[in-house]
Amino acid sequence: MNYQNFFQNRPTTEIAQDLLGRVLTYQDNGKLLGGLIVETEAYLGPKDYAAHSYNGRRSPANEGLYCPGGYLYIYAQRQYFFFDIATQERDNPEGVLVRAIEPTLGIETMIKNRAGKTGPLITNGPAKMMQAFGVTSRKWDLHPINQTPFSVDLTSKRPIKNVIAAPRIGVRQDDDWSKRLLRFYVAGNPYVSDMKKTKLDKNNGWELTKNKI
DNA sequence: TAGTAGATTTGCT
DNA sequence: GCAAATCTACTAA
Repeated sequence: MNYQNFFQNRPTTEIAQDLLGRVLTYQDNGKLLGGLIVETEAYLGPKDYAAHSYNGRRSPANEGLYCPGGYLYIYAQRQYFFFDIATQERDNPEGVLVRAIEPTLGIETMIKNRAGKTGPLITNGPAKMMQAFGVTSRKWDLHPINQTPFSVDLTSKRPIKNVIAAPRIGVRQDDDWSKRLLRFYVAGNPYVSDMKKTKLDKNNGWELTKNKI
């Protein structure tokens, strides 16, 4: 399995769900930062009203979506950044947004990058995750992921008890597309954005297994 | 816990 | 100029 196979030849919604429970890492000056992906969103090209590529919109700002599967699409909004991975073949502008991870590597460094914030506040949102990694530019936009400090473990995956499909967050809520269930997350995991304390799962939503990743 | 307001950058119209 | 795939702080109950 390589990145191109993983991010092509199947529906983007399936890819988004398959990313849950995998490890996303970022190499920063010899330190390895990262964690388990717990929340993703799918954006489905020209017909998706909430996608940047809606109606075939194309510009230097969203060129990343038009790249082949496995390329990065880094988007800046206000002072924040988003981390997307393009899916499908070139010129088919679909992609997956990684919204949240459960930190497992380099936690101390990520806390520093987040100005001392701890627990779920480190990475329970797209911009927070990028801050925790220390990413403050679009430097890796349009690059294949294997040529960047980012990497996703495609060989193993932590079993999840329940995956929830829900409407996407932060998009206009005035049309049918905004209500479609294109956001996927690990049920009960505290690092999922906007997760309620009362709905937390004892084991963070992971299947109980002998071998921890 | 839910709801609201303000911050502040990028790129398109 | 304006809107945007957000975050934080503050308020009330």
